[in-house]
Amino acid sequence: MDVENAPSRLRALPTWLVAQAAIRGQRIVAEVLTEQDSHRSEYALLAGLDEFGPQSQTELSERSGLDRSDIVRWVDDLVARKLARRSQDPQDRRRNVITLTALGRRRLGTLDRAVSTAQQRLTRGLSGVERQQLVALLGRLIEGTDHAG
Amino acid sequence: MDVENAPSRLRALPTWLVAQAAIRGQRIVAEVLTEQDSHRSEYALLAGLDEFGPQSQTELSERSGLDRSDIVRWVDDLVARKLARRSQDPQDRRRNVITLTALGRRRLGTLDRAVSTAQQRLTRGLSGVERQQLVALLGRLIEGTDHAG
DNA sequence: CCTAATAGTAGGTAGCACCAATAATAGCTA
DNA sequence: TAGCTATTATTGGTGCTACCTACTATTAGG
Repeated sequence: MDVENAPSRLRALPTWLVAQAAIRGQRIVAEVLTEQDSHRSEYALLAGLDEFGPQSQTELSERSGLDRSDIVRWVDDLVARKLARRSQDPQDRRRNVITLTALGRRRLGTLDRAVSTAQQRLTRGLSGVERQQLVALLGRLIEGTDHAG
Repeated sequence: MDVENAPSRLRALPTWLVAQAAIRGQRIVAEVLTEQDSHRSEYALLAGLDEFGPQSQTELSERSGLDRSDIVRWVDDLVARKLARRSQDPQDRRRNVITLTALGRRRLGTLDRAVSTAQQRLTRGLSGVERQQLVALLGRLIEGTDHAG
């Protein structure tokens, strides 16, 4: 679809623009990560584990924006690939503590580069400054809708 | 999810931000349009018909960003609600010409107001100027990824 | 006239966000 | 300490959306 042909009503809507941008972003990210035999949910989990250290699946969920029930299945995958370990918390035996492995950390580096090229492709119509502006604006927009939608 | 808790890697990614913003936007729009017993695809089609006049389903598809096969079903719905008419083009009997009815035009006005409140809710963390900036930046971003994603 | 392209349509598929129910465990409080 | 409530992980879903394929009818072009 060519945006120029879209009804001006839609082109003026933040909700529509952001939806269209998301479609393109998801497609591009899926492309580059599939080449690495990976997935954006895995990248999000690895990033969370790297930044915040070993943590429970619920914490992982709150930080990644993924549902708890989906986290279970993605962690299954990470463990199967030996990118993370899952062990029971002895202090609270309900909790699993997920820990990034050395392999997982190396993997994250590889995915960082892939994800970075995806950002370039999505934002190639923008200058560096504009891209920063966009990131700032979207960050504030999301914060403003965190609670009570 | 609280964005502040998200890994900084993700918070810096246009693709991630735009995906999160889209989730919130879709949710808000769905809410206000469901109250009107409508749907964003219907709004998009009505908007396209209003701005560009009677046209084929393929044209409608190119302008709304919806798939041809989905258009069929949404037009079915519009026709059932008497918001649009579907008639065969006598010049090219393969084509259907979709025409907005008076009822459809009135309906569009109602939905305009609902959709507008949704925009306010999504962007309430931004000033008016910032919202304009965001719209401009997203418009350019989408244009830049129209072809060859 | 034959072939290729196009419009509409039917019937899917895969991925994603999200939900409900359950079992195990922890913590609170009467 | 017994009983109630909350929390964690997990299973098995659901509905929505974007997208795809195959088919028919029709048109346009060589």
